[in-house]
Amino acid sequence: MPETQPIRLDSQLCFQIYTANKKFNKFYQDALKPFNLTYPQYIALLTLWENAPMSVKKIGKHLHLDSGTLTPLLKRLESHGWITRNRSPHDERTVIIQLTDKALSQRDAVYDRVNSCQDLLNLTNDQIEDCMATLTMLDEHLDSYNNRDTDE
Amino acid sequence: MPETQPIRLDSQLCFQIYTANKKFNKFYQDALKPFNLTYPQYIALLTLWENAPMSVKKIGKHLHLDSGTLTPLLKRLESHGWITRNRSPHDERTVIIQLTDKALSQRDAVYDRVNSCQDLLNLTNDQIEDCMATLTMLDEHLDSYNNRDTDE
DNA sequence: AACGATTAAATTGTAGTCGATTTTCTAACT
DNA sequence: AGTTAGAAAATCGACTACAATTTAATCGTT
Repeated sequence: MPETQPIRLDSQLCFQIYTANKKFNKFYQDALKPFNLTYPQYIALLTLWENAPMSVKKIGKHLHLDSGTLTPLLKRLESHGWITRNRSPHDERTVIIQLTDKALSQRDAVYDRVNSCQDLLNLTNDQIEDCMATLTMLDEHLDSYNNRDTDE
Repeated sequence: MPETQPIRLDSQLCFQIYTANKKFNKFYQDALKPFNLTYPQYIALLTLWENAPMSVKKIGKHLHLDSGTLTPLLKRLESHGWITRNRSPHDERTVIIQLTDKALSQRDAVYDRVNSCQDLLNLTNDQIEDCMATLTMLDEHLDSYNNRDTDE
């Protein structure tokens, strides 16, 4: 009879990532307190600073989020004056997100704040790159198991 | 004048972890579908299979979760017949969580299911251990920045 | 032009997560 | 004993996240 292997929580990669994710969340929540941004709001802005204007759909592809998450999140960013939301004149189904003057003018301040906080983490570039590499590999393994995310 | 570094989302470790966490969540959600368990519910059971009976406080220390998260989660586990919740006779403030017969009898089936799904991920032990090691280091760096989690 | 299929957002419902507060109980001290 | 300080859960509010459905617009085909 094969013995069922007990599963120790602390030895599980998933739990390590689950924990790291929560800690990163808190880290950014604190770092971004001056701007009153949550981590998901921050990464939405990051994408927009690179690619705006963008449709909700396109933001979702970058962040792997669906409209159920993005619609309320973007409404919050809009109500705080970071973005505008408007239906495309060419295709009334899509909503085009644009950055406001506030978002454009505060961009560098946010970048500076995040960069300086990251410095305090005292991670070497090598450490970060090692971690990124293994996680990229892990992501691919998970993708091939998960229902194949029809991302582009 | 120093140029502000633009921040590319895909090069951010936090985003990699944020993404991996969501994918792991889906992975376990699917794997545990036969048992109708979410990932957080599963890790709560993992801890209990190791240490039950436990107080809510103690579970929270293991999982880094507070009562605001655990109380409703444990109520769900209770309503699905996995656990019981009772005030300690010695100290009426603490709630003692015990495993039901169902939880004890299904333990090995859950272990087997998770183990066999993990095999499909095709990760070598070396890869997993490398990843764990870098994440452990990362966790420590985040802890020393974050408000020092008064864990035990 | 008209019907059916597809697509983009929005909506709804369930579950997690945390900060902050509240409630209840215990412990400690005068 | 009585007051206060502290601890453990529960509660409340705000924000994510996702599955599933709905709504509205567009596209394709006849």
